[in-house]
Formats: sequence, structure tokens, C-alpha cells
Amino acid sequence: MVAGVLIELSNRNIDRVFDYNVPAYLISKIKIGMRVVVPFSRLHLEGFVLELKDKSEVDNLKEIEKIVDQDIFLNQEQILLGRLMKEDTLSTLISCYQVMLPKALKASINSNVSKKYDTFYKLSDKEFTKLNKTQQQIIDKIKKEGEIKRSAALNISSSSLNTLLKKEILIPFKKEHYRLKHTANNRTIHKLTSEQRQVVTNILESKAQTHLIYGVTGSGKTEVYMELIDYYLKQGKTAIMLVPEISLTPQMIRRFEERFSSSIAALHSALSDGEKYDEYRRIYRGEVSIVIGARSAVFAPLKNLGIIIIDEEHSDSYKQDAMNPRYDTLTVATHRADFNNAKIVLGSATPSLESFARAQKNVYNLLCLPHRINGKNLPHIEIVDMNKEVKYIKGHFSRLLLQKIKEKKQKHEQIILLLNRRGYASFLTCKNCGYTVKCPNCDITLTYHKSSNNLRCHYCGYAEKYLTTCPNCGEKALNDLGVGTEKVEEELLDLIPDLKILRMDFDTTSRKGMHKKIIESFRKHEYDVLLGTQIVAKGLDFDKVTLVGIINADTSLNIPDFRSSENTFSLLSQTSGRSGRSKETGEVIIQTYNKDHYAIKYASTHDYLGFYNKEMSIRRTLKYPPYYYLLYLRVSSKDNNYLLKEATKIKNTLKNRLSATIVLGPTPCNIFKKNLKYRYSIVLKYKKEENLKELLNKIIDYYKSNKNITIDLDFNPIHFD
DNA sequence: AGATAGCCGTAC
DNA sequence: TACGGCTATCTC
Repeated sequence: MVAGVLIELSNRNIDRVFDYNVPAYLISKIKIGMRVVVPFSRLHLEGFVLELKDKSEVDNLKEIEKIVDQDIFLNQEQILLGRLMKEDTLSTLISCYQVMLPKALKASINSNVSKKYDTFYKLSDKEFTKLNKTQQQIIDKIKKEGEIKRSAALNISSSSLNTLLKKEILIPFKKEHYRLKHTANNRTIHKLTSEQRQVVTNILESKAQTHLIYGVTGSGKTEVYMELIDYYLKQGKTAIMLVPEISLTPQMIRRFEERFSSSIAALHSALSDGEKYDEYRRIYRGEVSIVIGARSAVFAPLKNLGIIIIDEEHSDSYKQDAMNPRYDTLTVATHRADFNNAKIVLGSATPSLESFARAQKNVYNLLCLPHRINGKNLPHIEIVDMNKEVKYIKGHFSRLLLQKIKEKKQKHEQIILLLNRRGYASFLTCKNCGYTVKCPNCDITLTYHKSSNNLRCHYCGYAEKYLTTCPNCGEKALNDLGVGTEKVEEELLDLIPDLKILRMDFDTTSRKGMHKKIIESFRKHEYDVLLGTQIVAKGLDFDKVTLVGIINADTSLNIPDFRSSENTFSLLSQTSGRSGRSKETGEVIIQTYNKDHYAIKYASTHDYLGFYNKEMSIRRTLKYPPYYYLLYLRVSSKDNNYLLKEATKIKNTLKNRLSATIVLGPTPCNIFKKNLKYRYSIVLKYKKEENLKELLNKIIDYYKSNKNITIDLDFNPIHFD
């Protein structure tokens, strides 16, 4: 027997099947989708078996060395999905398969991610007489429960236990235990409002594949999701529940565990490799029927999928853009829905323009939840014009915001403050000559990290010591111009000394489990204020929060990105939505220097539709999504002259061969130099272009052996750097 | 990715 | 003619 194996190296020259003989002793074991180790050139590499056949066209085949994992391998659906993803993204096929499996499964690192076991005891069939009281206790317990965990038996008596073991009355055995604990459920079911019920019924009765729930913050989307999932579980099907980031998972998991008796698995980046490994195997073995997780959970190998829910669908975390394959979660979900005949439900208070436009065109089924479930109105939003306030500003705070914070504290209510750090980093600039400290490898400003007191490059990891003297002019005038949550916390404490402030940002949440801790202690009202970056905008649900303050609404407006208005609108709306979710009506204060900007205006009146219409007209004029598709093509090389020459050649080829496409560039990338390589981008705008992928494949093929130039493709890009 | 074979220039 | 550097090719 011969196996066609796809090798783990992600290189376009070898992104195809290589044939190997299957040794006799593996013939009965080997299956398509299994990971195997094969000799390749002088290397021993892992690969996936994609074909099994009688003979090969090639002579002198080498042999498969071993099977990596007898139990976990790509199923038929995943094999197909990989091919579709390759077509979608033009990435290597191997990279598409690699994202589907947690990296802990890889043979080379498998050695330190092992299964964990507990020791249990059960009764042997040995006759026994004469037992003392504690021994009898142990025996009784085992008779009642069938088996007993070692730790439980030790609670009774270790010496009695040892005697029983010595007499071989008890036999020890090992049982795997999964690292992540999932708390038992209490079947808490909230009764749906009639509005929620209607949405559920509509989705279940509709023939559409994809549904968009446009529901204001606090409208109870999660209850709708759970009700839908419940329906499919009762049909014997399974469900995937996707959330944007880890920040949402603990809360979501808790609510799901309170409701469902079937087991739930969690998959997200905050899990250790071991935990991921365990969770993946639980899913694979069919021990769970609901998977909750971030982007990559869309690949969860659940069988008989009934529904995929994408919560906060506007979130940019659903696009993988830092690495190949640059896939889009919704596209993957659609392939899986096609395969399983499943439904997709998107939900958001601020749907992406792309999704809402599709809903308007009836490509998606549109459902609305216009009211909050607590019956209260959406919070009242007040805009503070910081231009007029300028004389009175203390630190970053206007008079109104400060006064409101004091007021709420007095009433024992809680406050969330958002420091909008999108497009805003902490960096050092010389007051004397204007010099900013940059990375020697990448053309970007180094970011100042207070915790480690050094300057770090965001892109390549380069770090250098914190400077005080300017290397350019020699003056002691280097200054930290960025604003971090630490600085704002200091300011606020100066102004209101007895305020209890809890910070939540990348630095405070990077340690494992910290995120959950912060949320829990704020929920217990151990603090008055939760001060954080974007992370506080999403999905958090605290009863006592009645004031949300947005310290600086503007920074994200200034990013050179066609989506900056949309992102700002959605950030403001989402953050505002954290206020007044329970008994009290909430308040929101937005501090801005651009009070007339439409994103801020529409956000302050909770007018999604108004924003949508305005933004759509701009997108139409400027030929941006959803009117046009975008492709971001980036070329990079260490040789700038050569690169520019080749980039121009590529641009001309595209321009000459594509009739219905707008070709822009080549332009130096926002990060012109990264990791010692220069970068240019070419942007394509198109609606329908039959030959696009064929042509792109030819271009990629032409350069695939050229080590001096790298081509990256990103369809429907989110970031342009 | 990493090894190798082929092709050029130039150094002695 | 011998060696180094560059590039294209190959790995079942």
C-alpha cells in the first residue's frame, strides 16, 4: 500500500502530496487524515496522509516511519475544509490543516504535553474476612460507588488503604482526568421575552442558512443563543458558540454551564497547551456537544453540527491576519454549515457594514431585538466638548466626568472608564529636537513598557533599555508622550483619593487567570472604578455599573484606515452598553475633541441605522467594502531597489490582465521596514473578477523559488500594515 | 527548509 | 584550473 503524504513544511515548492510505502505492520492501522512521520530529504518530518492507494507513479519510495497519533486525525470534513480554505486564501494547503489542530498535538512537543491521570481503586474478586472498621468503611464506599478516587480514600485512612492493597483486596487503576474543571449545571433557564421568543421561532422556521441578530446592548442575545442551541441539542446535534476574545469566554462559559446538562468544552488562547490538548480530545471523542471559544474554535471537530453562533460578529478578531492562512471565521463557518446542513447565527449591537448590508439584501435573514430586557431605556449619553473644556481639564478629566464619578461613588454605584488606546502607544520623544526612538530592524516607534522599564518593538520583539538622554541631540529631554492606564489611574487618585480603582489592560491581564479574577473582584464591588482599554468594551455585564466614561473618544478616529469611523462607532456603542444593565438607568459621558464627527454623533444617539446609512454612502463613493472586495498584496525584501522594481512589475501585470479591478500601488507599507525587510503593498478593489485567483496563483508560482522576495496575500483585510 | 548541482567570474 | 557565490532544482 502507498500513502500520499502532505509534509509539514509550509513552502509552496513542496505543498503537494509525496508518496510513501506503508510498511506491512501499519497497513491495518493507517487511515486518511492521520499524522505520520516520514523521511524527507535528510529530515524526519511530520505530515498528513491525504491519499491511500495501491501503487505510485514514482519508483523507489521510502517508507512511513510511524503514526504519530492513532486516535486523533483529520476527519473527512476537515480534509475537504482544508482544500476549500486553500482556494479562499491562496495559502499553502498544509497551513490550512495546521490551524485545525492545536499545536500541542504535534509530535515534537507532545512529550511535554501528556495526559494526566488519577488513581482509582476497585474491589478485586479476592475473598476477604476480618476487616477493621475503617477498612470496612472503604469497602462500603466502593461497593456503593463502584470505585473510589485515591484522594478520597486517603481521607478515610491511608494505612487501612495500604493494608487492603497489600492483601490485594483492592486493585488500583488509572483513569485520565482532564485538566480543565467544568462546574456542574443547575439548569437555570430564564423565560424568554416575547421579542426573544419571536427571534428564536423565526430562525428555526426560516430556510435561510445565515441569520443576523441585530440586538441592542442588553437585549438578551445570549438567552436567544442558548435557546437555539437547546433546540439543536434536543435533535441530537451539536453547537459551536464563538466569542471574540478570551475576555468574553469566562462569563459565557459560566452562563452556559448554568443552563446545559450536556458537557461543554472551552477553546481559547488563555488555555495552556495541556488544557487545549485535553479539551480537544474531549471534543474529538464526542464527550461534549457544545464548544465555546474564540476564532479557532470554528474548527472544533464536532460531528453532526446543528448550529454555529458568532457573537459580536463585528469584531476584527474573527479574521486571522497575522499568519497564514489568513482566513475569515464566517467563511469557514459557511463551509461547515454547507457540509453539515447547519445554521449560522451572527449577533451584534453594531453589526459590521458587510453583514448588515447582506441582511438588507436578504442574503441573510435579519432579526431585531430593539429593547433591553430590563425594560429600561438605553443609557443617556452626554458629549463633553474638550475644546471648550480645555481651561478646566485636570489630567484627562473634564469637570462633568469628575463630578459624575464622585456622585456615583457616593451612591455606591460602579463606574467603567475606557481609555481608548487604539492607534495610541506609549513612546519616547525628545522635547528638544523631536527625535523619537525607533526600532533598528523595523521602521516603527519603540513602545515604552513601564513594568520592565524598557523600550520594545511591537513587531520583532527587539528591546532596549529606557533612555533619558536623547541619542540625537544629547539633551536630557526624552519624554513619555503616551497615556497608559497607569498614568490615568494616578491622575484620578490625585483628584479623588479614596476612590478604589481597578485597572484592566494588556499588562494586568497577561498573567494566566488574571482576567477572570479582575472581573470577579469588580463584580463583588471591591472596587468603584474599572479602568481599562478596549478590553472593557466587550460583553461585560455588571449590575451596579451606572456610569461609563469614555476618556478619549478620538484616538481611534485618526487611524489611517477606511474602517476607523466604523470601529470608533462600534467601540463607543459597545462601551456605552455596559451602563445601566440592571435596575438603574445608565449614564454615559464621552469626552471628545471632535464632537461633530458623525461616528460620535450617531453613537451618542444610539442611532445605528443613521450611522450605517451615512457610512455606506461614503463607502460607495470611495469604492470600499461592502461595495467592493479588497485584496491586500504585500511584497517584502531586504533589497529595496529590487523590491520596488518587482512590485511595479506585479502591479503592471495585474493592471494589464484584470479588466474589472482597480489596482493601487505599489505604496510603501505603514510599517515600511519590518525585521530588516522593506515592504510595499498593492491593493486591489474588485466586485467580480473571474480570473483573479488564477492570475494570483501564477504570480505566486513565479516567485515561489525566489528567496529574495516574499509575497503575502490577505483577502478582505482588516489591518493594512 | 535544506542539500545539491550547475553556472559564472576571478584569482593565482 | 580551482574556488566562491549565486540560483534553480529537488526532496516520495
